[in-house]
Amino acid sequence: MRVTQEQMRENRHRILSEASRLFREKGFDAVGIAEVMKAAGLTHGGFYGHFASKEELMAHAIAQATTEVSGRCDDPQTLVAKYLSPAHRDNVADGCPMAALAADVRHRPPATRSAMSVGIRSQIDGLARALPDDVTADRRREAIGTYAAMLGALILARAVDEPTLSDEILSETRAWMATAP
Amino acid sequence: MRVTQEQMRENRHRILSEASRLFREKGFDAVGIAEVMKAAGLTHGGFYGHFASKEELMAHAIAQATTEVSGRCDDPQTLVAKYLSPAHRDNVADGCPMAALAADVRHRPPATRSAMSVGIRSQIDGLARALPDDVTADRRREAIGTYAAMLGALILARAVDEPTLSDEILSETRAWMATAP
DNA sequence: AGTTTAATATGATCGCGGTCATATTTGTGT
DNA sequence: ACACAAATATGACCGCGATCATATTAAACT
Repeated sequence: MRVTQEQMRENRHRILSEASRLFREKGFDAVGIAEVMKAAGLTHGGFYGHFASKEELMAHAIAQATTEVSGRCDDPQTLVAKYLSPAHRDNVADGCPMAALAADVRHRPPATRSAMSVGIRSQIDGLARALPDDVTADRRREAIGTYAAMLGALILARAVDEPTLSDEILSETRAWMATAP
Repeated sequence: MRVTQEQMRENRHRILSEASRLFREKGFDAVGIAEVMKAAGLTHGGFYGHFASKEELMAHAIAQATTEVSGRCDDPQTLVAKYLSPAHRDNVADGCPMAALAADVRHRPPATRSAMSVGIRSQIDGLARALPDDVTADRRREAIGTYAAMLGALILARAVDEPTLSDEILSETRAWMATAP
């Protein structure tokens, strides 16, 4: 059945939101169109009225997740603390889209990779802008190193089976980053 | 046709080797049993004579890749340089299995996750053992932080589309790690 | 109000990949 | 040598998921 233009925009937005969450949670391959549409309260058939393909959805979902996450601004200190917290580790669906999907985009078509690339660049730029200018001579270097360490630690903490080791990776990386810069 | 027991051991080993390379290169989902067996010079049917399931193959492939990579010993200095080199970034199939697959094991059954967990723990332990004891009070902390930063930077460098940014992530992370500890 | 058209629902198609049944060939032990 | 068993080859089955064709319903416009 037909719906309002307003309704359609809302539907599209809900599709993107749910896709963004599901992709982060389960990975691109494990999530089907039907699952995304059902999560958005629709049926699978209508999907192609909104997007040309699953691949297009992946690209847009990455972009949406990135802007969504970029909105949550903090000073670098607390940003690192939140990023490397058990809460963030355990909440993949609402967490950093790069930690959840960056390793995967290697296997995706150019549009998806490009969306991720844009997101990563903007995250680095944002972090560099947020850093105080007295920490080190090169704020961009500091931003890249900090971001890499955070992302790597989160991925490792999520990959590991043993809770003790997982917690240790988070806390020790946080401590290590506090001493170094 | 039947083959020598020796031949069978070789076949199993080749299946594992090719699986390990292919999984790293393309990811678990994108590689099928048939492709692995063909790469090993066999046909898909014989697979279940060697492994009970694809999942079992994934777990063993991770273990094999980990021991294989652990054999390449260097002092920490050159290890970091090699790890964060464009050569390593561009050679995923023979590179660090954690950088290639750690983010993926979140979606795999326990046996696969466990194999990855064991690998990560051994990598951290090995790195801690290799570190000189005068760098800092806590070698384990140093090892965890260093490993997280390396892994994160490599994943980001591989995810990014723009070669300039990718190179920058590698070199700046290397420089950042040299200043910090 | 009536006609048109757009958004979604229903159902079908098609290919792919994991798994298994059966056949075939050849090493292994007597 | 012979019988047996094991490793692999061939081919089929099965379910799943992306995509598309058609139907249906209600908004949009005159």
